[in-house]
Amino acid sequence: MENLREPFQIMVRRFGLLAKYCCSTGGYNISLVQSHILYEIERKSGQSMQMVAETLGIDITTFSRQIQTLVKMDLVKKSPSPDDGRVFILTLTDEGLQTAESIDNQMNAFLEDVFSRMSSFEKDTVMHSIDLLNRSMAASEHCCSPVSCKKDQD
Amino acid sequence: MENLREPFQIMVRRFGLLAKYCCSTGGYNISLVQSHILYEIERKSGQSMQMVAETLGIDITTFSRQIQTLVKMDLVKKSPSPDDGRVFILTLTDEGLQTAESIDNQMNAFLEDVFSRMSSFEKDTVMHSIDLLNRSMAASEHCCSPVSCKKDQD
DNA sequence: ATTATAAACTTGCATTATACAAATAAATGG
DNA sequence: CCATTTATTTGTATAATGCAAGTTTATAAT
Repeated sequence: MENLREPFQIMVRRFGLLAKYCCSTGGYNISLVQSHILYEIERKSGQSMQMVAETLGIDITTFSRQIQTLVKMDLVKKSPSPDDGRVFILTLTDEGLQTAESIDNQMNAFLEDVFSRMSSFEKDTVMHSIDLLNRSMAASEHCCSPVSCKKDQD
Repeated sequence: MENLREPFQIMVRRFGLLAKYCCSTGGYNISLVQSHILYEIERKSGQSMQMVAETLGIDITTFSRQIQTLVKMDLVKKSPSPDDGRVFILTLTDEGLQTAESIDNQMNAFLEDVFSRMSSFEKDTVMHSIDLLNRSMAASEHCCSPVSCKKDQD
């Protein structure tokens, strides 16, 4: 079997370290998982607890407590769903949005710096490749999550 | 600022979920960080504690304890360096190597499955892109690690 | 040599994260 | 209306984290 993993592993590691670094920058102090939660809520507002937890592969009980913390920090708002009395809908507060956007900006600034070392053709190739990968990963059965494989690409 | 982050974030998340899943498969039960440690020791055997911890962005005290655990599990061997009485050299035991390889195989099998959904031209393009990214990330100053930026590509 | 400083690693300790089991509460299906 | 399922929370035990302070060895300065 070919060793495809290595370059991925290194890249993912670098990206992860950057994300970790970005969390503890600029006044706020957020853990990496918390930033992942903020990111996902920003990306798609109004999801239920379950949905976000599952998307991120976080155990629902751990997630419940993480959300409690984020609500106390006034970064996340948790409102009962009008449709179903059991579910809670997650959105970002203004401060949460600000925090998420600030992290986003740092990540994007880093990526711009990375891409500034490439020709615009190379950049296009890379972005296209990431896109290709995401599509193929979404299509793969033993894709990712412990819940076997959520094929949502939304 | 352009939103470059999103596709990366999604891809990195998928890869992370897969890695997590691979850890708790096949009899052994390894945490995600432990598998990262095994991976890095396998990738480059004979590094010092400091080196591995720094590469992975793990606090050295946490790392020290993780290694203690892995030594107890008989997956990692920790030997005093002949050159410097302060440092310890990390290698994998046979069982550690087996475990690391098993995880590696699963990861590679997954990647093969992902790539099987592409033409061989697309696959080449993607692998080339990851390589490009890694080079550019390594060249970027505010690259990753808390220790600012280790530019080792080895 | 001797002392001071630094580097590699470990331990103490307090905090936080994790996940299983069990609980609550609301929905849905006979 | 009762049984079952679903969404979320809480109890509890374990593991992970990271700062401060410690030990030991190396290196530099006198």
